Amino acid sequence: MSLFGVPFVAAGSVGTIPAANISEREHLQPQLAISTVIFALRPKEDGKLGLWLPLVKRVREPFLNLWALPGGPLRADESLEGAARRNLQETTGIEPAYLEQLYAFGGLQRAQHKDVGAHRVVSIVYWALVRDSDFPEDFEARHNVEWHPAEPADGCPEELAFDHREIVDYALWRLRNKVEYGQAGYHFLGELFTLAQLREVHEAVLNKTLDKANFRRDMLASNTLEETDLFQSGGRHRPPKLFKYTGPRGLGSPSRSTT
Amino acid sequence: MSLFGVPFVAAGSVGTIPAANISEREHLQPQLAISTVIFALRPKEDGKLGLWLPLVKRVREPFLNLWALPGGPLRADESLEGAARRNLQETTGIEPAYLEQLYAFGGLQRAQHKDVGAHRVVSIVYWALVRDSDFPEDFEARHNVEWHPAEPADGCPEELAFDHREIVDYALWRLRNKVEYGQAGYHFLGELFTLAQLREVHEAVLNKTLDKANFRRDMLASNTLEETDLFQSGGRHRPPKLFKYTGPRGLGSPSRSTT
DNA sequence: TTAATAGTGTCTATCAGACATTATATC
DNA sequence: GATATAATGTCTGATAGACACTATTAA
Repeated sequence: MSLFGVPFVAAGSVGTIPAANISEREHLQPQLAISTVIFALRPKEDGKLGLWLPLVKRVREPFLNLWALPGGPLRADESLEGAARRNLQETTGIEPAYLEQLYAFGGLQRAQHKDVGAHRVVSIVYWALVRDSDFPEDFEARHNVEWHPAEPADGCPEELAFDHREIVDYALWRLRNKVEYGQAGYHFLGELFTLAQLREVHEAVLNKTLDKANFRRDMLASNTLEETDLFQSGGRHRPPKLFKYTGPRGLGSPSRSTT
Repeated sequence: MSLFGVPFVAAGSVGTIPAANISEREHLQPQLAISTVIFALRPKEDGKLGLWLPLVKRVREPFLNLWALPGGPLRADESLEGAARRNLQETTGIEPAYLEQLYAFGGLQRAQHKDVGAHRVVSIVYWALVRDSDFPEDFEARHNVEWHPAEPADGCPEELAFDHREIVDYALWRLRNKVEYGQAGYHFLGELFTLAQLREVHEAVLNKTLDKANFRRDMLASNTLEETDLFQSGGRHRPPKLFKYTGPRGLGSPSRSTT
């Protein structure tokens, strides 16, 4: 129940029900938890970049030993996004540059399991896009936290705890939409990047190859990139120019203070 | 606190905190409420169609006498969408044909008011698109429920209770996006409609005039409409053909069972 | 010089906005 | 026939996919 001295649980099952309340569980308000789908780009088996996510192994019933999204209860003194950030920090050490609300899941069937009674939990799910610099030094050493491909086709376990498979699929759909409309890809990159790097990100997320020349033309026409006078050297070829992203950042969500 | 025999509250303030828990309020999980932004098309002052929403007058502090979104607490035995539907039925009598989750609002500041202490509530907000047939016979006779233009520019009260003004603005933004991409307009119409009627809906939502011929061309090319062999007679002009919507309906949300 | 990738130019099919024209109903 | 709106046709500029071509670096 405790990892690195900090209590955590996977989304869909909060840790403790106050003893005084167990007998009246049916009449209580549902428990409220926050969890996060974290997307990162890493090389797949075939060497190409693909989408991966860190998952947490369940250490208690229900769904013991299955993989789950990192998550935990919302505290009284923190915002929804604040809870997502704190929980990510505690369970995975990640401090994402990009974090946005995905959806609130609260169906009656979602936490049911064959041999454990239903346990009503409403999860407000966030999604994050992270790059290597968002990870702590000791990430790979953490127990019960492991990388998994985002799609079963690439070797992700078919079965995740609770309804987390469906949540990840929905997050993938949202991610692809955002990238297609040019509002998300750069979050996987550092401040400076080449157009080839940005294209590789888009190709990995959309899972298809894009025309080099057309991609360049469209990105430059979008007015969201700014040319720098820096070049990336080191390759055995003409050094590419480095660009910055200058477009809008948080578009598509309500303001910070109310969420 | 009770309207038509059924207890209800406006989103952002649930009715009762169990007595045993008041002293430990700070340590409790935040209260969970559901509320709904209901959009309907009605003639504006200038005669043109515009967006309106039914609001509920606050009958208690905080925000006494201000207008608020209909809403109430989530019960233990109902889904999020189920709670939204029940609450709409109880407060306004409306049974919307279209209902979708909008966003979860849970910032710490959102319920604060000058002379009342903060009262932490997380609201999961739904939005509905309704037409005349979704309304009960007695709608206009209801106390404390009134129509308001969705935009302050059209005469909506500037100040709504809690953070509901911001919520409505976000719902408007989402609605315009959905209509622009052709996935929502038909929810304001009955099963059969003319292209002119569909165009009027789009014009009202987007608040701009659209070219008749281009609109027709684009809608027919979208493969989401089916021509019938029926015509609408009665006008003093050539009778227009009636169409049905046959495109996808619930696109863009996770499946029903988990929400 | 060669390999490798950066970066440019251009052809074409498709699409969106603007607007002219024809069709068919009621009065 | 007058009027009003339905329905069709067409011109034009912008955009997206395909792909050929030139540029510049390191080895």
